[in-house]
Parts: sequence; C-alpha cells; structure tokens
Amino acid sequence: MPPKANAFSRAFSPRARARLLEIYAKLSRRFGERHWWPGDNPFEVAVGAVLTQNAAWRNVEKAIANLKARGLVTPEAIAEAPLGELLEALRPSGYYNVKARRLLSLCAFFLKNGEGGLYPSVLGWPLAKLRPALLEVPGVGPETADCVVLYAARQPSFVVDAYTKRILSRHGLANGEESYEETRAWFELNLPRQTQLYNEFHALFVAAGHYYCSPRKPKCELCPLGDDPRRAPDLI
DNA sequence: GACCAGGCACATC
DNA sequence: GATGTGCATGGT
Repeated sequence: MPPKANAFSRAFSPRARARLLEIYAKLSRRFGERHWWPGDNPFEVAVGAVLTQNAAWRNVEKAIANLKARGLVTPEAIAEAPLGELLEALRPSGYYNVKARRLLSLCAFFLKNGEGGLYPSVLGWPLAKLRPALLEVPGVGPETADCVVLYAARQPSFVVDAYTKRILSRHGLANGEESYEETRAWFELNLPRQTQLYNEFHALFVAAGHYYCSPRKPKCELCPLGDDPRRAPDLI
C-alpha cells in the first residue's frame, strides 16, 4: 500500500522554494521585522517555549513576570525553588502543575549537561545532537524543542506551529493531515538553511496568524472575510 | 457562560 | 500508529 498522500514533496522543488520565498517577501513587506522571540536571554526564551504550550502569549508574559519578581531566572533558582512558589508564579499561563514539572525537567537537563553548571554550553551543541537531546526531555515535544533550538540556541531548525499549519491549509498549500516532521522537512528542504530566515519566517507566520479565523472560531475581529473558513486574507 | 489560545504525554484500541 | 483525553488559566 502506498504511503498516505499529502501535499508535501520529500525532495527539493524549485517551485516550492520560489513560492516560499514569495510568501516570505509578502509577509515581510506587510508586517516588517518582528524582533522575535521576546526574552532577555536564552534561558528566558526556553522558559517561554514551555509556558506557551497551548496558551495565549499574553498569559505567558504574566507568568514570566512572576518568575522574574521571585528571582526565578536561572535553572538553579527554579530547580531549588519551593514547589508552591513555582506553581503560584506559573498559574496565569494555565496547566501550571504540568508546566512546573516540564520546566523542572528542562532545568534539570540544562544543569546536568551544562559544563560547570553553565547552561549556555548546551545550547552550543551541534544541532544534530541538541535537538534529539531536547526531545528526550519530558515535556519537550517537537515544537518546543524547535523553539529552543531556533530562538535560544540560534540554530536553524524550522518551527511549525498552529498558525503555520492554519495558514498553509487555508491557502491550499497543505491538506492539514501532514505530520509535524513532514511540515518541518518541507520548509527545511526548500529554504536556504539560515537561522535568521527561519526566525523571521516563523515570526511572520505568528503575526499573520492572527488574521486567520481558526476552524472553531469562524469569526474574528482581525479577519476581514467574515465567516467563510474556506477563504483567507490576501496576505500570502 | 461558552469558547478559544503558538502542546504534550499517556492510555487504549 | 491513530485516536481520545487530561491538564487550567484569562480574554472575548
């Protein structure tokens, strides 16, 4: 039986590359430089990547502010903090029991592997070692791992999120059934392997994503197209 | 009051 | 390997 069909070729395609660069150029003109991901340092970026799981960024910002106010800004501080204090700080980002556990396991990973306790050395691991290692951390799935690799370690791993999938399928570039890895591979096969390009591209998808109604939210104030989910804003 | 938001792990079939 | 479910808050 042949593999299930999906919209993405597993090989480089000049047409796909041209289309992707066209999309990038259009979004770039429309939204400008995004200066993404927000965070004072790589560790804060990694923390944000865990906290934003299935949460609105607005609420993540509150939790990060709480962590800062309590001095919980390093893996050591979080690992040693009283659990109740950590839970209280994370509360606004939702799923706080789960996220505390995930944050602690990520901190343990940094503390175990950072030379001399210095977590930035882990972020200097080659991509081929860093990404699989992150995926082994309980609570770190593909999207969270790629956010840490791309935005904290500044290495080229393309982040596929809900906005990316929504925009691709809304414009007929995907059928919505592709796996995370298939989607990531499609971008990486067809784009120049450049950290800054991956960074901006994902950030532009996030910016544009707010203009697309979600499947179960057929009307939204930013989308100019009313309630027809088959249509999409003329952004890409 | 219902629905949604930048996932992930685990159980079950 | 596909599918369903729990996790929880704050904004609209």
